[in-house]
Amino acid sequence: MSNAKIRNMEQFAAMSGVSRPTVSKYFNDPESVRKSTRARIEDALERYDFRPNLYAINQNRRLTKNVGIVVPYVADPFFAELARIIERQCIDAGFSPSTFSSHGSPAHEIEILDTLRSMRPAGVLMAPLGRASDRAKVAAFCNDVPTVLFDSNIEGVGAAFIGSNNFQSVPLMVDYLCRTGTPPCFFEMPPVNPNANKRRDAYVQAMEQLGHAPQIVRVDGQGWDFEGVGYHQGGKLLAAGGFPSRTVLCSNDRLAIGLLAAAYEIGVRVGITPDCSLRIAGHDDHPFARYTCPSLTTVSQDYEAISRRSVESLLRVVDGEIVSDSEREVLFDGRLVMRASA
Amino acid sequence: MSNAKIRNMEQFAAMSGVSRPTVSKYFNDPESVRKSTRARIEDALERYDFRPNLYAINQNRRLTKNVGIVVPYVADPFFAELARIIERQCIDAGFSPSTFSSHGSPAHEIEILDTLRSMRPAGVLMAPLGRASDRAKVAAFCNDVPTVLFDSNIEGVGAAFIGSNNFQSVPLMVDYLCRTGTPPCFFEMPPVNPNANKRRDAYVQAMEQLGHAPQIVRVDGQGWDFEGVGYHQGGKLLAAGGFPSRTVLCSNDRLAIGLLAAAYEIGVRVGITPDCSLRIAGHDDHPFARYTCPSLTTVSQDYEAISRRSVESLLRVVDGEIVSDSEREVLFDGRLVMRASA
DNA sequence: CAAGAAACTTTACGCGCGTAAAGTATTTGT
DNA sequence: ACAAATACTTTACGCGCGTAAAGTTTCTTG
Repeated sequence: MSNAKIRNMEQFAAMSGVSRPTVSKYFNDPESVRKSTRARIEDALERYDFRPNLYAINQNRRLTKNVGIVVPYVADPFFAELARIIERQCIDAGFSPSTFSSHGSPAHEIEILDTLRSMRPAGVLMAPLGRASDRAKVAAFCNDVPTVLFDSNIEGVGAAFIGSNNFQSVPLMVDYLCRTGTPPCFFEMPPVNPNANKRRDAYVQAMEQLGHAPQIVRVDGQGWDFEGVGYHQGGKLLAAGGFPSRTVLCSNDRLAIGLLAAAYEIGVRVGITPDCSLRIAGHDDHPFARYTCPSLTTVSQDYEAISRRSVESLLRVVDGEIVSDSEREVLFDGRLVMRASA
Repeated sequence: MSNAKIRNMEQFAAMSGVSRPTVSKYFNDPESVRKSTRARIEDALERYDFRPNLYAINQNRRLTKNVGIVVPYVADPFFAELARIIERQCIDAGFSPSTFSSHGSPAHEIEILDTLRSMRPAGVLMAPLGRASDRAKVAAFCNDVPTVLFDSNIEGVGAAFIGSNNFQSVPLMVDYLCRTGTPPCFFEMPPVNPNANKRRDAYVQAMEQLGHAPQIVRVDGQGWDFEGVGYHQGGKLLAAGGFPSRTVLCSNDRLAIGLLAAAYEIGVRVGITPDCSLRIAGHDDHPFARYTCPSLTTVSQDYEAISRRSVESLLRVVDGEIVSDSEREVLFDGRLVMRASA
């Protein structure tokens, strides 16, 4: 590796004995130049490390190779994991992903979209905040930039939506819980996104189908501190004997994690074994669900499938393909994960 | 808001009745233009939404307003939280942060630095992987780009290091544990970063100072799946009665979370109360430490102080200030968080 | 109200690369 | 071996903005 610093593509082209436009072509697609030429360029690349100026590249390209990824809350390992997988898929497809977190704030979500707009990305993968999102502004953005929504849908917005099928996963869990013990009540907080609502509706449907009376327990709480709400509000209810059933289905794992902690402290034994007085189930298969006490019975979302399909859809939209109606909304089934809590 | 789309600063300047260079000046610092001029520009900004082209801006500026943030593993809520706070601080200071996660891979860490280099950032805040990091390449990067390390140090690399004072926090915990029960053994896995090593050394020192024999329990395991190692390896040890003390100090909270789960399943009662046979303590005050069963006694790192000081240091370096020797390494004290597990 | 300072306008250049057109060299197929 | 196809070189322009210099207007101060 020579120490001589290369300042631009012009100089690098000179060193590799190839013209600048050809070098430019190489960087846009190494396969597009003759093998012998490629060899000369790659030879030079080993001698002088040179990377084309990021800003000069994107200034002139009609479409950048950037992809924006927006998640509502990256401190939630569920989204961190989803973002990680999506990032890798984008890189493999030759794009440069940038991940942003709305941190639970609709205003920040819009700011991110503004920032993204100025990055002129080829496309955007977005898990919106949901009900809190500024629908009009998000829709306007999706109108300008190819955008695929995932995890949480905003009806009629974006080129496609990829998520999990709550109307399959929740009944699956309800069925399991009814087969193995007392029919569950449904524990929820005011929904921050449509998933929570759908899960409640799916719960009600499933219970009625099985001939049981649905019982909803809703507690106060807002924002994204699900564990906190589960712990404090759930704890209050537990202490007052407030759950209408000995089986509690939580609208997501994080709520369940909080509730489990509360139950532990109060001394309520949770689990599926006969010596336990309460069963708790979650939804999502959160990365930590394996390590709760007791370990959390839940429904896993297919992270890999959701992220893979999201990226695929986006790339198709970017390539100008029309999304067929059947592809506009793709829902993946959940898988029952039987652990110790229910 | 008019529908007429503005294509560039030239057009926008025309609409606002101000010359382009003045508009440029405004965007670089709104305070640098006369109040009346500012009013005209901001008036136009309300009528036509215009944002200067990101790429054209950065192509010509000597120094961009970008700041890179690199963490070893963003799916770890500890780092997600740290990154979140740092991001906000950067934005408040007028910079554009971009966060990257090494996902535990040294190769990926270097790739990120390469990407960052091509972003020509004003500065970089980096929590390196630690021992696994490619020291030479990281050092070379820090030579070219103003970089402040945080959380985990690489001796002699970077303009400054901000972290927590393991030689205060660990003795604090050891002292507490000795006062309240059996002196602790130290539970660790092969260290992925220098913190783990320092904590072990600090543990040994503290124990000797108090006149106790230090007892290290090291288990196999690599990578960043701390909970998994704590659960599997810790569980094996528990089942075999392998811990030399009834009090276990884990080198971090995530290891403790895994160990707690294992103890729960085996039926070992963990806690500070007399009916318990094991005490477990952690280190970091991980966001989930509040919700373990029992809740985890730990030492909190001062997230806010660490991130604030990191950003301050970086901005000073970017401004060309010399870092005094006393500022080259800043360590914040930990705070004892007494919960139920020890 | 004059004079100096401050803020502005005009003009001009350059950043590094994408990209298109036209001409030259190399490869391919028969 | 020759024509056609392909890949390359040369030349040239433009993207949108930072930035500098020189000239003009507006503000400040006594």
